[in-house]
Amino acid sequence: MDIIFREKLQEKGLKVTPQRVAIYEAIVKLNNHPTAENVIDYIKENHPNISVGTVYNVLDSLVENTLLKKVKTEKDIMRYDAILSNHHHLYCAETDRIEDYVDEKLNNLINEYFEANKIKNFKVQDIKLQITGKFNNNIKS
Amino acid sequence: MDIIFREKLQEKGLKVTPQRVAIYEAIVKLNNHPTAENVIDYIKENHPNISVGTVYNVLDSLVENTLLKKVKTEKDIMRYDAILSNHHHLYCAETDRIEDYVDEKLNNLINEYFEANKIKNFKVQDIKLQITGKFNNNIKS
DNA sequence: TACACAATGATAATCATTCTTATTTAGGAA
DNA sequence: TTCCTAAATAAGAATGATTATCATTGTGTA
Ligand SMILES: [Mn+2]
Ligand SMILES: [Mn+2]
Ligand SMILES: [Zn+2]
Ligand SMILES: [Zn+2]
Repeated sequence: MDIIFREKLQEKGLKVTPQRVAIYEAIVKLNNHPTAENVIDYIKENHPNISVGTVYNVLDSLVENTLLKKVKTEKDIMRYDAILSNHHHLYCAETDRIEDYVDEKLNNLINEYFEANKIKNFKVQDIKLQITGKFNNNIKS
Repeated sequence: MDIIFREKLQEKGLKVTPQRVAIYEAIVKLNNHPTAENVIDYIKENHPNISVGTVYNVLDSLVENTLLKKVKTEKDIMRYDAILSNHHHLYCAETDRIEDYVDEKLNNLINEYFEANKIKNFKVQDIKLQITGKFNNNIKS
């Protein structure tokens, strides 16, 4: 499971620390784009002495090394995503609810489009759709 | 020019104040997705007594009334956009540079796609592409 | 096992944003 | 035009997510 994560840390030249492992596991387990605070709350049970600054530092360095991604919302709080495969987000500004939107056909459509229509003076690294609107239910699909 | 803006304020039931006009004009003139601080700095010259809280309040209420839009970036600072027509953004995370990306053909493609492929349990209000990458020059096109 | 340096914990500082409250003002009514 | 009142603003304090500082600890390596 997280043997892979440990290996990735080593590849990137980052030391394997219990904090890094715990934080990464928290993001994976929490699963719905948690905030730093969500991570801290979750980790505190098994890891009561973790420091707030450490959580922010670890999150930053994992993003920096592409082991996590940032997820931006309307709110003044950053959220994080352990799913690195190309996917998009459904977002409701009223409730700040986020759900993943995976659609390989759409990804292909967009990739083909930009293959045929290059953007001048810009090298694309990542294209992500922010789909804003309203959910019709309260149940996580 | 901003006669239209004054009319829009009235339509929405918002009073036409010098602050609101100045802030809106600043966003339009600054033109590249300014922050609240950019707006304050710009306005201070002609309007030295404007209050920081007022700028945030006005920006919020203009967004609320769809006279402006928020633009999210990797950074912990909100930016604002006076261009309401459907367009996307080229964004470089390293330099925090943003440029508009207008592409009607792409908009049609995406609209058609979601027309044919409805998202279950979600009513789409807005779809925006966040195109992350690197600019090849320093000149504003 | 020892060492060097990266990482962490504790805590203070930062700073974009929000809140509070007294004062001012836009705009409708008289 | 003048009055009135709710809405808006100015000033400054407070908030809270994030960042910085620095002494201590721990990982990976020799
Ligand atoms: Mn912030
Ligand atoms: Mn904040
Ligand atoms: Zn996601
Ligand atoms: Zn724009």
